[in-house]
Amino acid sequence: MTIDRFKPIPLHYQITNELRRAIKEGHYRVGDLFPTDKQLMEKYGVSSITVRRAVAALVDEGLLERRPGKGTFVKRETVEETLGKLTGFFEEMKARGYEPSATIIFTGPVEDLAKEIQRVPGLRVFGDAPLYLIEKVQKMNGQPITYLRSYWPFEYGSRLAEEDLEGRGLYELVEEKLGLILERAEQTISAGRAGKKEAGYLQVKTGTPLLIMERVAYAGDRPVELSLNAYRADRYKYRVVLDRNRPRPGSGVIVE
Amino acid sequence: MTIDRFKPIPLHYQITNELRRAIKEGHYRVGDLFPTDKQLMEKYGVSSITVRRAVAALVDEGLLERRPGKGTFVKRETVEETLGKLTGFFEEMKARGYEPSATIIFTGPVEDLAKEIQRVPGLRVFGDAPLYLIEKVQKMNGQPITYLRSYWPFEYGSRLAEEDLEGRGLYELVEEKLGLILERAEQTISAGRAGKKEAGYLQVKTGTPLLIMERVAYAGDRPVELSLNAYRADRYKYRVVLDRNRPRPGSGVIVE
DNA sequence: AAGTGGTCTAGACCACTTA
DNA sequence: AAGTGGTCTAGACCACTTA
Repeated sequence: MTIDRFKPIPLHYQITNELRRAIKEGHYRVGDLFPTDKQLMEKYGVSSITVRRAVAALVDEGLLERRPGKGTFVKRETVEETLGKLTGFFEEMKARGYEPSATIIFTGPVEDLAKEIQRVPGLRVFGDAPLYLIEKVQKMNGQPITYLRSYWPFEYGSRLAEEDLEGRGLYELVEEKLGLILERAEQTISAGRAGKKEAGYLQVKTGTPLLIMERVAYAGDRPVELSLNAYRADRYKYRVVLDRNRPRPGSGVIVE
Repeated sequence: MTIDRFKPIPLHYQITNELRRAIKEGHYRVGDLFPTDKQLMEKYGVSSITVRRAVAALVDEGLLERRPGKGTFVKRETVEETLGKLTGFFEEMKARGYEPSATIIFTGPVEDLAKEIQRVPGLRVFGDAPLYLIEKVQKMNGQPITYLRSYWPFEYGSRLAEEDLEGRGLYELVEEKLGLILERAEQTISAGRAGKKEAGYLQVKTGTPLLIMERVAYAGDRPVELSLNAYRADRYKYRVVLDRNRPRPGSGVIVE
């Protein structure tokens, strides 16, 4: 459970993971003084540079903050930081202090896979495995924000459908009930207009411009969800920060 | 010019900047073996850990790549990396191997600032300084992709307007002619539909959905450009990668 | 066998903060 | 004066690559 000097995993890396776990489990409160470098050196029996490296990784992730002369502190993650990470709609709304909810429209297996792939070419990432569709409208303080079509491998999707999808976020349930950890996602942002169906769900006029996001979420290297989100563009925008030297994940894509 | 042990700037930081400059100036070719850690230790008269730290920063920026047992190499930046950074349309298209061009629609001072701010509230970042507008259509291989309205403080804008804005990118010209370095930008992505004017410039029907980006670019802490881009959503999408642990700059924004 | 980058130690000195 | 994190040294051992 703790640090093993004979594992072929670098000590600084083992310590980073150990400390991250402790923070996430709530062993330290936000704003608390974190153990000093010296205490960590003694606790793990390693040198100062190894501790520094382990702690630096968590500073980078936004979990800790160092103040020279004062100490290391557990940081309150800013809304910015929370949202730059891979999060679901429910987490995102809660982080902003809004009340998320959802209305289920449909849950069930995808009957005609070939036809569905024609409409949503991105579904190819799943190969020819059977799929399960969860379709819902997500709301903020009772106002519809986005119409979501979320495709999962059949087993995952059908198990999710048994849960409280109107009161809880998909991604929370995935972790809690399926034990999957979504590590990474790729997201494409585009624009479209509301058809009759979308217009009804989102309470806008037909033809209203919508912000369209297609997201593929991965657990390890395996794709586990493809979702299509249609956001009301009058209520939701997407923000990106760009840096001259540091490569960032956002970029335009030419549609061939 | 080189490293100064008596400056209050950390050695690793001085070395990082020195090496970055050398790479950018083309002292090493892509794929070339970069000096080994040992050579750098001797050259700068510092210890291994200081060299490692300096080199690690450039690995992080995507300029170098380390292969244990082999050496450090100058990396060809991938299209992904180039585009995650703050780049203009011309650089972006060139990085993808397309031929960018532009048609100027209008250049001139903003006459009625108060009125313009009412239409584009983002312009408030400039306070009440006089502004200059550059309006153009940007093309890829001759095809219109985006209609751009780019606002600059008067002096910068008027100087840019004297340059070859149809054959070169704004951001290149800014660096070359104005000596400004754009370090950071904040960008908001939304959806809209083509009015008569946009429809004409982009050769689409009125009402076609467009991807709308509003960007504020900064040199140091000073905002120097606010641009409004309307992209043809059938030809251009925006892509973002999200990570579970690492905060990334992309995030949704609720419109109040 | 010699060279590479990756990890790690045990310590030093520094500026800064707190008491 | 004692404690904090930030920087840096001089070296060791490791796995891996190349010859």
